[in-house]
Amino acid sequence: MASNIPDIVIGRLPVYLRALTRLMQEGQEVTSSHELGKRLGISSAQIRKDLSHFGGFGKQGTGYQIAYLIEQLRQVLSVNREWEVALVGAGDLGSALAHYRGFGDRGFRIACVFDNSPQKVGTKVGEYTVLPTSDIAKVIRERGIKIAMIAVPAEKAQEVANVLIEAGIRAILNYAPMNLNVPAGIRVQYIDPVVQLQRMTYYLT
Amino acid sequence: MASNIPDIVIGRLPVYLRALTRLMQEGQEVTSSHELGKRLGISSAQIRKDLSHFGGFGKQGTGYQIAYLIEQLRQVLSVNREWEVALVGAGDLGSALAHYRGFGDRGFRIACVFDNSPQKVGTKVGEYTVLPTSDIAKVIRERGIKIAMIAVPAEKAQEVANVLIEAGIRAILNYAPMNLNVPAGIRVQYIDPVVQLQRMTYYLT
DNA sequence: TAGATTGTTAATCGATTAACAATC
DNA sequence: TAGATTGTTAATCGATTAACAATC
Repeated sequence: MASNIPDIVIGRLPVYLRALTRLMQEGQEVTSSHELGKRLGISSAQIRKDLSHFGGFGKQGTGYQIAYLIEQLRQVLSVNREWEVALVGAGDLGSALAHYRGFGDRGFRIACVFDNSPQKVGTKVGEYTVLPTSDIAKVIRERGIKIAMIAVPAEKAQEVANVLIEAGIRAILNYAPMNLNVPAGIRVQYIDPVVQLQRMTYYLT
Repeated sequence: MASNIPDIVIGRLPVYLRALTRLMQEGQEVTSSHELGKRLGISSAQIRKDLSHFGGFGKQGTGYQIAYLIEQLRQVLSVNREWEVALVGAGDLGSALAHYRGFGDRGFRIACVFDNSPQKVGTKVGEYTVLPTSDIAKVIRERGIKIAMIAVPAEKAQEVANVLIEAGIRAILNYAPMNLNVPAGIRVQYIDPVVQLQRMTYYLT
């Protein structure tokens, strides 16, 4: 059931969800496209348009019931469940990710941590015992894991991605500072702080 | 000299730069918009169009001299120099950032690390002695730092941003999972792994 | 020369915004 | 009722792509 909703719209939904969750934490129960837009620096028309792709979640004259809208967005994004995530790389960054408490209440749980260093395999990183990278295929297949995060050096990232995809991974969050080549149908997102910094320095002169 | 070059173009330049640097590391000296596009999953026309905003960097029939194009892009993005970056937050993530070796050769250097925890202030994180957050304004002003990374809990992020901006920071890379309210003219980029993961789960069903 | 690839123009495609009837 | 805000349509705006002359 291929949908024809623009990816750029999908990309904004998690941001809406995050802002709505924050509003709820602040004790608010109802909001409007105008208020949300002001918070996010987005036009209210865009927010209404984006949401309207998935249904009418608001009421004229009133706005949006925050709890209800959160529920609906979680459903649209399929994060009204818990996804197991495989983490490859237990260096500084991988370790920080393994300790991060912010995944749980937003739909994700790190299920296993891999590293290829003999010094690290078998040790504990947070609550996880580090597994050897040679176990990647087996573990991911057995547990049916579909999402992975790559936190290894750039030179190893493509190789790791290949193994992950072969094992059934369908979405990758890549922290290594390089582009991955993946088959059609595999989703990849990138996190590279330097890319984001360089995007800002252009304006600083 | 306000330029009218679309921000979306600026956003792609660091990605081009990263791929070109990789190509150079692989020993290649010349590339084409077609080759680069194939690597990045972008059309060759888009790459040529993007680059043409800043000048003619290639040669018909030949393509682009990689070393030269890298040099030009670094100049366009103002990363042909070293920017000092202030890091606020010395938890797991802040610590991983402080240890990260990947900033130096791409135009950035962490100059100072702040945290508000008395347990951390005065200790070493990597090569940095953690400074109290009460010193933020003073240090940033004295050293003329223009860029900061925020790696504190969401509840503290806005407050930290306010202090940073007041002290003269003009670009913020925010790792806290929340939107910041900043005055016009201040650039903000966000890194929230959960937002990126949620963007992919939409397609996994 | 023949083949390749750029830089650029014009056409196409898609996303954002403005506006407003519907209605709470 | 009067005021507010949605969902949606049509208009505008901007970005991407196709195509090709120029030229290495």
